[in-house]
Amino acid sequence: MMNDTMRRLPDAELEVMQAIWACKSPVVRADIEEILFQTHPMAMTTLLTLLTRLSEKGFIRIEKVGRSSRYIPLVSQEDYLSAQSKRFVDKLCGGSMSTFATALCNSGLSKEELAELRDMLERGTL
Amino acid sequence: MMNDTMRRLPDAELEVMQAIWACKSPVVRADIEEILFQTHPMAMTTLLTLLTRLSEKGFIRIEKVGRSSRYIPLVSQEDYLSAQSKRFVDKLCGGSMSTFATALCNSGLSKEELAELRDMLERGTL
DNA sequence: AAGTTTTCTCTACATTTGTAGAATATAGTT
DNA sequence: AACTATATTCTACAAATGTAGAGAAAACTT
Repeated sequence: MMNDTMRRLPDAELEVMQAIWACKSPVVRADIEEILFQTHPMAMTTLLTLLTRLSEKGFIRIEKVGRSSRYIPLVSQEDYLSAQSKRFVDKLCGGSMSTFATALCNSGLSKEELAELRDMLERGTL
Repeated sequence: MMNDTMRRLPDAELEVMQAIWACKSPVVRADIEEILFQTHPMAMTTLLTLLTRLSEKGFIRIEKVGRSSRYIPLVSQEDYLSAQSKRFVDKLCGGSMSTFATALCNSGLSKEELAELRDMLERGTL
């Protein structure tokens, strides 16, 4: 699944990508703005810069339709999150499940949330 | 536990920090080099720059003893990993345990590793 | 004490990231 | 066709990051 070659996006680009993922593809700038600006206001040109960078990195494709553009995700949220999860376990926890588990238990997530996670892992691994 | 205010370290600084965590405090440069250079060779001055930056960020304290220095971690690996775990769930998974669980199940971690994680979460949440 | 070695600090520089104004192009209007 | 509104691309710049040479300070040698 090419997890190894998927680079980690910088924070600003990730937020744009998340807004794109939250929409039905193909996405137009207005859709992205609506979601993104609630949490992270920025100049329109800033957003366009970030979109250009995302396309340079292969995360989206930009399709021109007259004066405006459509933005099509080329990397799914699922694939990105899977790759980053692996990265977290490998790079931060040194591949150790017990280190990872300890970190999660002390992360401030509630007992309910951790139990939920555990149950879903159970279902996913059967 | 002040998770929110703990910044994420850039990759190079994190690798140095991990080498420090892997040693008994207080740590000297030679200890760090021995661990770090196996995986990430760099000039000695590069390492020293990274150590200075880590101290500016409050991750370590540098104690001078004549011509050499001792490096004392001020942030434990446990605290750092906990904070980053929380950050991962919140920022990347939008706080959703099911999103997180799905990501883990598709991350390329083996069934055995996932089962191990599940068991340790069980123990940790009891 | 002068020279040599070791260890650190200062300075430097390319790349990446976060941000946005200026310039350009396209479409709608009159 | 000229004017205006709008969306995009170009250019720009500060801050952060990855990397390392040049210079300074401390200790060891003789």
